[in-house]
Amino acid sequence: MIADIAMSDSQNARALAPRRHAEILRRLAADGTVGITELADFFDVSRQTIRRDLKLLAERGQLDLVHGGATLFEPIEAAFTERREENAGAKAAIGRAAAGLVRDGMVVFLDSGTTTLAVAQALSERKNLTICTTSLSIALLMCRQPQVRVHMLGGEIDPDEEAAVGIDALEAIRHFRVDVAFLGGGGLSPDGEVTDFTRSGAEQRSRMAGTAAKAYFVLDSSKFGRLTPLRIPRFEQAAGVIVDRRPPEAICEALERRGPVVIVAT
Amino acid sequence: MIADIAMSDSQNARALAPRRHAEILRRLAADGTVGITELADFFDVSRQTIRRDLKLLAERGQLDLVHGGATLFEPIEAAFTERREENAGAKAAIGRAAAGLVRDGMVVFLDSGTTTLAVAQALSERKNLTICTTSLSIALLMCRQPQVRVHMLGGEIDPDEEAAVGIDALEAIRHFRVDVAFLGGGGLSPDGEVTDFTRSGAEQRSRMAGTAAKAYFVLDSSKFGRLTPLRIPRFEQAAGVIVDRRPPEAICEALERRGPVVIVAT
DNA sequence: AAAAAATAATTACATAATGCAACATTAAAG
DNA sequence: CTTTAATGTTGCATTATGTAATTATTTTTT
Repeated sequence: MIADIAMSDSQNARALAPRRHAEILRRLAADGTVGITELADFFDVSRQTIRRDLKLLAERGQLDLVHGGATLFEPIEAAFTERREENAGAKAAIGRAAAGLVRDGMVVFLDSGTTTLAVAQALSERKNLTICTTSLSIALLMCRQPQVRVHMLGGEIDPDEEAAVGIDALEAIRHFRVDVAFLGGGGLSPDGEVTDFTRSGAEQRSRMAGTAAKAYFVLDSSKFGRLTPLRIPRFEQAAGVIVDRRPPEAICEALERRGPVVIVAT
Repeated sequence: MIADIAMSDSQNARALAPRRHAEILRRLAADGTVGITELADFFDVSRQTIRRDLKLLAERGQLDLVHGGATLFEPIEAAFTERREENAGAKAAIGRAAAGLVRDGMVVFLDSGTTTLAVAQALSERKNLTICTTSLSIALLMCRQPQVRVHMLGGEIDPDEEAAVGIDALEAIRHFRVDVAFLGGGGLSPDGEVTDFTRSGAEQRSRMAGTAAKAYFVLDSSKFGRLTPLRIPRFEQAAGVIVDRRPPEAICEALERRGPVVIVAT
């Protein structure tokens, strides 16, 4: 009887239906679509089983069935597909690198912007997160993930950002103890400073950089050397800057002289 | 017990029930699901024993049983998306009627819910509105409209409603001077009261009914006579109730005796 | 634009896994 | 010892999944 102990489970680990459902929804949030065949392969079950899963989830309104798979439920999709075109690969890479800095159970702040949206998507693998954001799209995406708590910082909505700005958001930031913050930016100036478009945006990011235990700016390479009007006060409080390729040497040096490290996503 | 010595790494061969329970709950918190077979293997007990454990924990409300295992407990109420399709025509009619009460330039509060979403859609003809809402979908929808300012009330997001709830939202309500509020509700009780699903929801709606110059509950006919657990305190502060067809006479009378008028959308 | 080919959905049924209940066995307690 | 609580076993009901034939749908080809 003692010998039994050494026996490890060989193939018995057939996935529980709710696990499949969670993973399907996670993939949907990350990719926007799922295919029946790819899911059947992944879970090592028949396509029929996946079809039954998808049908069930569709009846719950958690996705839309399409030929060969499923897509995000319509209202979310709008928020999702939009603006995803430019530099999508770079942003996805940055998202993955950012997600690598996050552990299960952390409190994460996500700024508005398409790059931070990519971070949100990459975070779908983490469990038990608390997400805190000013972005409507991010809040909507993340609140549909299982095991994620979402706090929306309120305030006036900037139609361009589709995110809360202004005094209310600024105040709301105070209430949170944030483990790690991912912030967007308008540009990365030649002398190694992250800059912004608006005064209130700059102030908001500055505060978050100061409040979070660790703050990172996420910037794709199109922002290198770009000049936007506002400096982000005390931006050097940030722990680092995450980019998709190494910025010009001059910028790197200037940046690291101020403090933040440069993290290049691959 | 020879086995005790042999297995120093994992639990002892026959873990006590409370240990199993603790471990089961720990795994649930970590993964969201547990499987009966994997637990039986891990503890080296029979499936039946695990089943009895899970049944006990389920009775205590600490998890939900599913085929083959258990998942995190989630109080069940029809998910937001599930309800979106139902009664679409009725909701559109209510939306038009509600929009008829709004003038250009007003400050409008929109509660979460599918019926209020219909109101939001109907409001697209009005100009220069200020919209104030707890609903992510409504905020996203309205901020894309020209000539509309949107204020999102922040707070923790309820995944079912996809809207902010809790203390932050409650506090944020104070800051606004609202001309007209459109509020949802869980049901319209036989004695002419609007009722709600949750305590915090009821409180939030009550406050808004008190704060707005005029407040209307929007209720489609599926809510007539439905009993949900929470009364909305001082709901008779509301100016009226907008419905898609006339409720039973008894309800109408009870309602109007309390104050609010009944508006039937066509 | 129509026909043909390929892919996917549906249906119906077979098989395997799980749930349940009754009873048997073991381990601890008095 | 006996008693009691917990766990294991067995047989059968139920549920989930797999398989295969059929029907739709999409895509490709002409």
